[in-house]
Amino acid sequence: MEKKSFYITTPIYYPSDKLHIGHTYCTVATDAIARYKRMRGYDVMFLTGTDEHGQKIEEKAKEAGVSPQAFVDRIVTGEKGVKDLWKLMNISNDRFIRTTDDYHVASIQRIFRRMYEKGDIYKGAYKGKYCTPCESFWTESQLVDGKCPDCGREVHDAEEEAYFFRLSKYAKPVQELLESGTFLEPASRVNEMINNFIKPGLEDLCVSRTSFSWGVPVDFDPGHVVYVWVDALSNYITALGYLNDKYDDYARYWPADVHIVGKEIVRFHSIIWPAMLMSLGEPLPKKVYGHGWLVINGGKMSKSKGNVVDPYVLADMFGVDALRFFLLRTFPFGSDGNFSNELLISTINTDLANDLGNLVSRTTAMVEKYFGGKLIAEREEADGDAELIALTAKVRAAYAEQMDAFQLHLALEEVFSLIQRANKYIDETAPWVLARDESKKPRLASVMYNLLESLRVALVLLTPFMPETVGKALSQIGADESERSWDSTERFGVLPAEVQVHRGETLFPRLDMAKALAELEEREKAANGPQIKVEPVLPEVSIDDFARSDLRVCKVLKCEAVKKSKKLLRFELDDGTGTPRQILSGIHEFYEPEALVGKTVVAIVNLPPRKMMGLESCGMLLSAVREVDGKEELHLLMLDDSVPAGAKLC
RNA sequence: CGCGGGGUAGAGCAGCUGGUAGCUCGUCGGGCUCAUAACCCGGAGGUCGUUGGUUCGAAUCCUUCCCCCGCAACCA
Repeated sequence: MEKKSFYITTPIYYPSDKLHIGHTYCTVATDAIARYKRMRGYDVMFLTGTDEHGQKIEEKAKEAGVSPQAFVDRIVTGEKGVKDLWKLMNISNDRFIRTTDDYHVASIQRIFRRMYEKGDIYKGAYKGKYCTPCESFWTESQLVDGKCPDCGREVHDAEEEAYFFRLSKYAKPVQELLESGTFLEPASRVNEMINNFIKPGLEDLCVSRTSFSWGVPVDFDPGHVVYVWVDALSNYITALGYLNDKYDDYARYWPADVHIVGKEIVRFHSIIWPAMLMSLGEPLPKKVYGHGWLVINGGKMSKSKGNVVDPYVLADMFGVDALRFFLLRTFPFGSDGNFSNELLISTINTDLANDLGNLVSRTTAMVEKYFGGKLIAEREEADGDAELIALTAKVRAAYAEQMDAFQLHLALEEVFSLIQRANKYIDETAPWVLARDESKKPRLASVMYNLLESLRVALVLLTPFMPETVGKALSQIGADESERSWDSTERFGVLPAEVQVHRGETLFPRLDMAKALAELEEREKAANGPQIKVEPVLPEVSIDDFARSDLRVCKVLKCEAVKKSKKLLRFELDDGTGTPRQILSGIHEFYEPEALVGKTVVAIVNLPPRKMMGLESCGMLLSAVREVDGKEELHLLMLDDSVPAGAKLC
């Protein structure tokens, strides 16, 4: 029998900055669902990725002085980048799409063309407020006091040629889709969409831009790049091979079973995306699930507030599984949750250390102490047992129901009700009393076995959330591979009668709140400290290669800013030849020209002359450069003033 | 009147197809001693943001106002 497929996606994240705990939350949740579905026997495709085009990245790259591709490469594949983070968090995605991937770019051009040929994309004019110095378009609502939000200067009406998608044409079917049932969840988001966007009337959507170039070019109209919507949303199908040869899974996985998205992009996924698919004549995803946000002290997490939580620090300190668990156990998946370090620590202590970890520990300890680690086969059932066994079955069913509804926190609550009941069962049966009487050994064995079995079921249910640690715990209670499957939890009494336990390391050490908070603060400080990037050492060159560069000591005779240039300074230098040498150097952000006159500097003087801003630069001044926190730091090389002009460096 | 969410014990939340409030943490007291000073039982603590109303009866329905948060064409 062919397995039923299950296609689940996260949003593709925008790599203009390092990802934070919010992105981690979303991806971890999606991962837990994907792992659960795999456990249930589905043929799962789990996709995540990055949305790498757009003006903001183009600008950021420019600021950093690198190409947009180099910029996103660093954030996505670089050290502690997006891919590293998902590896660290043990994310089990089957595929990772980057919108800069060749196959995606090619698909987007075909998709764009297809919609154009159908008449759903047409050429029009994008009207807005334009700030000439910033070369930026703004909408009326983005303006601050009617001025450019970036520079505060006057803006004026302007328009640029652009392509539009006939979103308005699909308003009705989209509304019907939203109202028809379970397409968009939680249901509360449906009203928000209809009241906010459908009712006021859907306007056609601008889907191309000419004001920046970092994007997928419209192949039949040079100068235009595809604007975010078509590029980003389509990732869900291009990653399956839609209109490309890279993959061939479209028939197998599309339509998606669920797109997990943050609440702020629900609009795009529940309105624009279905409309696009309608235009393409493709099936619609079965569900869009808009999860809530992690907020801090009731407010949004943001760079400017300086309250962005770094998942690396938390995972390092508390462990990946503990962090995954905390995120999914504590916050209702559909609504916002208030994140705090105190809550994190207390959740780890209460649920993981005290309840779960300690239950594993006390159970295995007793089997070792009373039975030398291996249970005897004799049994003696008693009244209290049935309740625990019944609860195990009930929890398993309730868990499945909650997981299928993506109510991850409720599913975990079910599991912990079983763990708590098992702890209580120990108190009720008082094994340490039974152990004193040799004739009660069979009864004691029953108690231990029931504990191990409840624990086994609970652990299997926790596997999607904490794959690593749960594996260790299952080994401790003596469960082999076949006793860790979903199907194996259907029956109580799967472990061998003479099961062998292996008491091991403490799974979740209890944390001292005050100490942990202090250490966390320290680590956060360290992590946020200056990130100094050291340039890698270049490959070897010969002494002759080096000797071809003519480095000379020069005295600064004159130095002034170049008109109309932000960065350039014009130098007149005494290079010892008697003829002043003119060099332009882009260091105005670091030095004021007056401060440099009379200084002793070093220049390479045998470079070919080069024109900059209409002036000729004969050589280049040497500076010491490094990168701190992604920002360039520059020190012009200056020598002791006793060093004479014209001296050659060798 | 732009839209949406929320205001319930010290903290974080559930309850909201109406019947005098629950959960977790914390706190106080007790039990147990297998276990990661963990586990089990019990107590204290709330006029359910505010005003008026519907009803035999409202945290739960309608209304007034106040406060917090988010969204308002690319921050999960």
